[in-house]
Formats: sequence, C-alpha cells, structure tokens
Amino acid sequence: MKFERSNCPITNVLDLLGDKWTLLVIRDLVLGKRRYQEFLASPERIASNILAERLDRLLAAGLINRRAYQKNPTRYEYGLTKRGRDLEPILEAILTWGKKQYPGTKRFPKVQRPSD
Amino acid sequence: MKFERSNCPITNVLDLLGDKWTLLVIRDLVLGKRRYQEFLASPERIASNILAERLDRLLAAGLINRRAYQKNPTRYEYGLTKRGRDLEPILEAILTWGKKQYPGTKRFPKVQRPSD
DNA sequence: TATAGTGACTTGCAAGATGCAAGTCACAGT
DNA sequence: ACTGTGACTTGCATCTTGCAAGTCACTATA
Repeated sequence: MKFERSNCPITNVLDLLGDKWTLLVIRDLVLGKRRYQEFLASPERIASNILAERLDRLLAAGLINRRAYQKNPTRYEYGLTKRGRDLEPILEAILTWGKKQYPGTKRFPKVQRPSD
Repeated sequence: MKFERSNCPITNVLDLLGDKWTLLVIRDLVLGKRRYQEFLASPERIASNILAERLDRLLAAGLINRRAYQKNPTRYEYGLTKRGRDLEPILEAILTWGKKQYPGTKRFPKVQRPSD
C-alpha cells in the first residue's frame, strides 16, 4: 500500500475527498440525484468539467458506479456503491456541525424521481 | 446571514474546511500540537505560507484561539475553541471510514507535551 | 564580540486546480 | 431540415498551492 502524503487515515481521505466539490456530488447522490443534468442543476453551480472529473475519480475509487440507461449515444445514471453509502456518517457529522454553526442553513430534501 | 454558494450546511462547511490541509491542522491540534514548528513537522509537510493562511482563517472563523507565550518577538501557541472541539465527531467519522478503506493507515498518537 | 540557531511568520514565483464559455456528438421531436 | 436534449470535452483566464528563500527579534554558544 502506497500512501500519497502519510499513513494517517484522515490524510488519505482528504486526498480523495478534500476539496469543495466532491462531497457535494456525494450529497446529491444521497439525495437521490442520478444524472449529469441533475448534478449541474444544484444551487452551487458546479462547472461541467469539474463534475466530469469528479465522477471519474469517484468511479475509479469505487465510491460510485454507473449504468447506461441508453445507447447511441450512451448515457449514464450514477449511483453510490456500498463503499460510497458508508460515507453517510461523515456527511451526517458535517451536517450536524454545519447546521449549528451556520444558522439559516437547512438539509436539502430528497429528490423525487418519477421512476420511483 | 449571507451564504457563499448555497444555504446547504454541507456546502458552508466545505467553504471553510474543504481542502487538503485545514482538517490536518485541526487533527494536529486535537493530537495536542500547539506551535508552528510542530504543525510544520507533521509528515504531510505543509508549506509554511499555507499553514499561516490556514491558522488565520481558523482564527477568523473562531475554531481556534491563540495566546502569546513570549513577547519581542511575540510567539503564539494555538488551541481549539469549543467550536473547534465540536469538530471531533467529523474527524472520528472520517477516521473510521478511512481506516476501513485504506488498510495500513493508523490513527496518529497524541503528542507528549513537556508542560503536561 | 561574533556567529549560529530558533521560531513565527512573509515574499516571490512556478505549477497545478478551478471557473467560464463554447463546442461536440448522436440522436429524438416537430 | 431545424431545434432541442444530455453527457460530456476543450481552451483559456484566474485563483490556489507548493517550494525556496528571506525577515525579525531575540537566545545560546564559542
């Protein structure tokens, strides 16, 4: 096992998730978003190139998976893997602290999907 | 209350802590480190300008405080405020996930301080 | 007295990450 | 034929990081 910066678990998590966007993509997936346009539509306005790069990284890291819901051109839907869903306690801890420190912030609601 | 990107608590936390270094400084403080050179000595090798900037931000955000332990030139020791200590559940959640995902990583030990 | 640390930063610049606008590609609909 | 949809890609300007070296006011050692 080769570590980027150190063998501290926190450091290794930050090497993967330590930026302003990656956890927001995870949040969107937890909320039920599945498609590219849905991620782009979130109020933080992620840039499309950043989103594409993050989806690649999360796929490579095994936190998400995707399935083609259409061919020619192939279009994908994304979902969390077990590994990705295991991040929920981290998101919950952040949410708890954040709501307390930033009065006026609110947990976003789950997305309604027609297919459900 | 004015929000940078959205009124999502997670987003606002990421605007403050969402990078590869800030949480490592917090980790070091939790482990008992207090002084500039101690933070610089951590195995991840934070650059001194980044460290100075992060300490400023954390001070401004009220997550840490400092006290001069010497004058001419003034030298400071840093510590976590209540607000900063409240981040521990987040660190614990990250630690738990990280240890599981990155076998071989280990929680760093508390620092021995002569003054204790 | 002279020289060499010590410690908390600051400065300058190169390298890398991010943000914005626009483009691509293979369709489906009108 | 013409417009729209959706998942990206590309180009380039700007912002953030990383690295090396410098500063400043001492204290310790020779």
